[in-house]
Amino acid sequence: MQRGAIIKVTVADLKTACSQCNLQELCLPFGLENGEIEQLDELIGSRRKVKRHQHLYRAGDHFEAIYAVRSGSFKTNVLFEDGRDQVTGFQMSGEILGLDGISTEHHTCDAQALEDSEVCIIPFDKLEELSREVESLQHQFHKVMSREIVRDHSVMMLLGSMRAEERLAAFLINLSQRFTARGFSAAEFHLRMTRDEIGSYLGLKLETVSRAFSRFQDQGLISVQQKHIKILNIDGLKALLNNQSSA
Amino acid sequence: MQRGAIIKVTVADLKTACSQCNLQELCLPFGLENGEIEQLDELIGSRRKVKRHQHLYRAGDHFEAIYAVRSGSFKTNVLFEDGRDQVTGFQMSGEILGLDGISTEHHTCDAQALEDSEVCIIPFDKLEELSREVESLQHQFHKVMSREIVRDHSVMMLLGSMRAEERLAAFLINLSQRFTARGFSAAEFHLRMTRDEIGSYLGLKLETVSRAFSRFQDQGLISVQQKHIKILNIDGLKALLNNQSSA
DNA sequence: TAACTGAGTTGACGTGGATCAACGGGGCTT
DNA sequence: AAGCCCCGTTGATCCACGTCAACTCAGTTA
Repeated sequence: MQRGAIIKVTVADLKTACSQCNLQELCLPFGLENGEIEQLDELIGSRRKVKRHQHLYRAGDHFEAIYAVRSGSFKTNVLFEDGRDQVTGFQMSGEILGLDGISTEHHTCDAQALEDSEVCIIPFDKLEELSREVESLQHQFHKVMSREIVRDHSVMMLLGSMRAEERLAAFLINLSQRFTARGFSAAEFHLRMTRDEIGSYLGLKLETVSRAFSRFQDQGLISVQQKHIKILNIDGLKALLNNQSSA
Repeated sequence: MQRGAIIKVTVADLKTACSQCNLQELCLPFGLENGEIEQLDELIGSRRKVKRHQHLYRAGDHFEAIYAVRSGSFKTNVLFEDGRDQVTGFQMSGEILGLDGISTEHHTCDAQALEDSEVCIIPFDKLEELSREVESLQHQFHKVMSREIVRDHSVMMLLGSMRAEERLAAFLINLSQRFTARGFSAAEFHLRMTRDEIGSYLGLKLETVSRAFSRFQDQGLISVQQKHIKILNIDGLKALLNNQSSA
């Protein structure tokens, strides 16, 4: 026992464990007490590296685990019979992937790495087991799922009611906020996704995305150089959201 | 104790209880065993009637419970600062409302009855408590949340990648399937929502919805008379979904 | 029964974003 | 260092859907 414990706790393990992870407050352990987080350490058996453009899972794969992004970033997209697809989200560190698979025990979308990335594997049966014991974990998990639903609703609003430039402005503001929460600059960042992927997410064609970027640049709101974005006037971007042209 | 139990079980209560409800297999009790369903009976304290156009809850309301639609139907919509809004879903009997409120402990959308309706009130703290004890309830609740996420993704696909007639066809097919699951006709039904509400949900203007209905009627796919819909050629509608005009 | 009201339909016209096409530039690979 | 390929930008044109407006119809009220 004792010996096993010693062997188990290597330097690599320490870095893996939730209790040692600097993403705690963005991720599943949020709100848990120290002892509880250590229980979580035990259920997160392993990590997995996913190279750029590789899939973490695909639609149809059997569902066994959810994943927490440890480093890098992902996109998820749903596929349609005739070949069309739709990006449903971009996930960055601390965010949870795979919740779509719970309902049918099969994943319903593809998850693909936008850059070399790493995820923590959270076996779902063990998560359910532990969350029956640890009330705060149960509650936090429910909040994570609910947050995903709320996020989806705001994407529906975006796709159903906003014009192209509003959508892009909302997208940039959202990215900026998420980078800030991770300790990166709110004003300057590197897009991990292509114009085509942004377009798919926002329900626009890539040319429209490109034109909107250029327009924002002309207006002095941002500066764009390929994937490098600098936000020059965040209030100007936010103002775009509240002024609909109609009515 | 015994006396209390007798008082509690009135005829009205029996009708309220999950164990006596004919929506079991569409609702939260799905997959539970008899004894477990009786435990669920105890946590569902009461029902609530909601008249047509009344709100079950509004954005900003404190979150305390989720709701199962017992009869009637609802719409949910998110509001935007400038007055725009977006219908995010239509819920019918057996479906669960209010999951959006878990994440922030406040509801993030309005839920409004489309007709005189009734819901079962499921206090959320009690649900979490019981689902720590009853594994199958825990699992079924997670499936319900996951199903909502999957549903939202398919709405994103619809809003982001489909043309107007595809959207409406998908909407009609979806309604038809849900009516079928409830024992109603798959081919003939009454819309509870206005053209404007359908349009908001599908990201279209009401005139576009109306024109698409008329077009479908001209093509012999359906017959429309105000809110009364008869599906004449379901395969024709389905075919509309797979043939995108481009490529 | 008449007038009113809100929902739905239809036509004429305008426009935002899609489509088609050409070109440029950065980062691989060899 | 050269060449290639993918990605992004920009212009010209098109069209699906939005906008505006007139009218009809069903249900409701006086």
